[in-house]
Amino acid sequence: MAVTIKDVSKDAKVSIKTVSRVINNEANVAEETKKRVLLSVDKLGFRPNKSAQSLRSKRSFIIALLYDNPNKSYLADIQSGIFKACKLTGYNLVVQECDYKSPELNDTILEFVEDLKIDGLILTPPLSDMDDFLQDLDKHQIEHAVIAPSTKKTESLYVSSNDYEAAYKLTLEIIKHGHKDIGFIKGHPKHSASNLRFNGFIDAIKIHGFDVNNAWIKQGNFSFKSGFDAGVEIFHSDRIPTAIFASNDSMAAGIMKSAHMRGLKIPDDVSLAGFDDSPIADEIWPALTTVKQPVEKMAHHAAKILMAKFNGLEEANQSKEFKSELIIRESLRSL
Amino acid sequence: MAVTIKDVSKDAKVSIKTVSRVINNEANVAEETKKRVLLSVDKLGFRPNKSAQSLRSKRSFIIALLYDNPNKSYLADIQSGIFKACKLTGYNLVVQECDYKSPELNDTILEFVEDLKIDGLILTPPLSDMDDFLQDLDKHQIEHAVIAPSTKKTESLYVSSNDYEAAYKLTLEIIKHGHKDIGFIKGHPKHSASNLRFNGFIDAIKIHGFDVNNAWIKQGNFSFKSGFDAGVEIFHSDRIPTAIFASNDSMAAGIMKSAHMRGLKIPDDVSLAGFDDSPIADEIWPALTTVKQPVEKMAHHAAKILMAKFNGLEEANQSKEFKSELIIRESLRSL
DNA sequence: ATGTATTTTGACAACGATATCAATGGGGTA
DNA sequence: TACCCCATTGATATCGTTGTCAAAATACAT
Repeated sequence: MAVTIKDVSKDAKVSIKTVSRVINNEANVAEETKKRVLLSVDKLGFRPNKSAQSLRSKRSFIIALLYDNPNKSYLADIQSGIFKACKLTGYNLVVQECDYKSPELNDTILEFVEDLKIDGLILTPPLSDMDDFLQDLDKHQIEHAVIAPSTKKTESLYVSSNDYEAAYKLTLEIIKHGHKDIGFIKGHPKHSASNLRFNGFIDAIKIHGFDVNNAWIKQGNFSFKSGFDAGVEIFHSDRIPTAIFASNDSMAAGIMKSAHMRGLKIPDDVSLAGFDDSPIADEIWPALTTVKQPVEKMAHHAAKILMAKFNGLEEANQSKEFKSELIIRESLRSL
Repeated sequence: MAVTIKDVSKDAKVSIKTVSRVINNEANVAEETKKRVLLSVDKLGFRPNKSAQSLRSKRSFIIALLYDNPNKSYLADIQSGIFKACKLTGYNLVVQECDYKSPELNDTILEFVEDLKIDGLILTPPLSDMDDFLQDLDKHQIEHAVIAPSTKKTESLYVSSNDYEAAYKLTLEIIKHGHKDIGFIKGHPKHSASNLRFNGFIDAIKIHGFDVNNAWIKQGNFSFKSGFDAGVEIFHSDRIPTAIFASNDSMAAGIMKSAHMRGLKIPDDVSLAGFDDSPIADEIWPALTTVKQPVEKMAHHAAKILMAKFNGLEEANQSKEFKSELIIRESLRSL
């Protein structure tokens, strides 16, 4: 049988309540008693029964990751970052795929949280921007941290990256390489990053007084196929840009493929830039110029501050914006 | 406050125990009482408290996915398949990253299972082949299903794919295209699939009486980089093969890149085939000839039979081998 | 009508922790 | 010395289920 508090209390010759105090790090336990208890805990290999703790205290030491149909490598990175943070604190991680379009989303998640006594949630785009959902969480006092929200309306903890600034800088870099005719492929309309990246691009273009040719601005949705389709359209028009900036690497890869199929060479005929530094960026040829975001670190931080918050620790409320890094590779050439 | 069994029992004018019987679908409840109870459950919106259930009955309605450093898209597919199965049965899914080389692996997992009262585990390669770990699970009576084990020594539930057969067929297809000089890049030595795929390749080569040139057989580890390195070596030798079969798509992409950098054209100078039909297969150019495995379906099935098993359902013990599908794309040409 | 087997039901203990609140004891103050 | 205060400790109730076991109701055979 498993070791219980009772066993420990007998061994240490104290009441079970005192043992409970010690393992929960409560105040007002004499230093000596504490030592004695910890000794017994160690000696007997006691680990508290989580179900019992959960039943009585309504916390589970579980946090949940909510996501909807993300890029696979993005998800893996996020999850890994969160998991590592959990490992450090002894929390566990449950995952929940959602449909952000479902009218029952809110109810489903509320039930889920209530049933499992989930201590906190971590949301990824596009859930990060669903304001009514976030408000519902606030209303029900469900702790949560959001990854990459576009606005910071709610009280939510968050981590974000400087998408606007990075897109601005990357665009400047493209311009510095001598390009004036630049196309842009927008991301998924519901993802916060899409607008930030687009605005960064536009502002950099405008500050140089260049024209924005609307035929070269295409709506994508972050998928390879949407990039491919955009590429096909652009490359079939009478005049093609000298460079294209796609809001993420998958779409850039799509464009690259459409270029190859059209007999256009990258970067000789068209320069190309992506965003995210996903694995594919370095696995296609030529390798993509892109922006690297510390996704795993961001997720790690999100989990850390979330757990710090409901443990009443100092580090809580340390929402943070992470810096991205420009990565120049072969797909961008100087004119 | 939440609705409890007690509330339901009052409303339905039966004892608490009878309500418990109904919600657990136990035998020996009169049809009429059952109806009345269900009506009250519905009316009050009763959902059992999982912590209490778990405390008393030592099950959690949670299963766990164990993985170690897998390909990201593979992980996402597996996870998605499992999640969907969980959704159907009302189970929840927690994820656990492991280090298969860690000497504490067994203890860590046993503690994890015991603490959370995990009902069952799903293992992915290379954990699927760690016999002593599997035996430990058996010994502790921890239910589990393994994905893609190489041998079926233990009693474990499993799902697998016909890696050997698929590799054999793909090799035949390459041969049918007129190739005799064929290179092969092996996968991660600890992954079961590696040997199966290699054996399929070798046997198909031998049955045609072709030579195996050991200079063209390289050890990889399923990573892009290992494929790239293998490609560099092969393309720098005096004689290069007319086709290369890489045990997975990432490595094939690595080879493709090394070919491009060496000025070799695919498929004009070298034909190429991969395995897995991961997203990259269709996103690089030219697109990869490969083998598609129904990874998500496999994972779904694994989760399904696992849950069926500890619920004592008929469908349990339906371990299954899934068929893969040859996908011929541009990277393979006829000589 | 009686006795027996079977189905249906309920009272109460138990799971293993935390919460409440009162008891204990040592130190300081008047 | 008497009194109070506060830190420390413990007895007991409690969380919301399921398990045990016996009682009650019903069916069946004689």
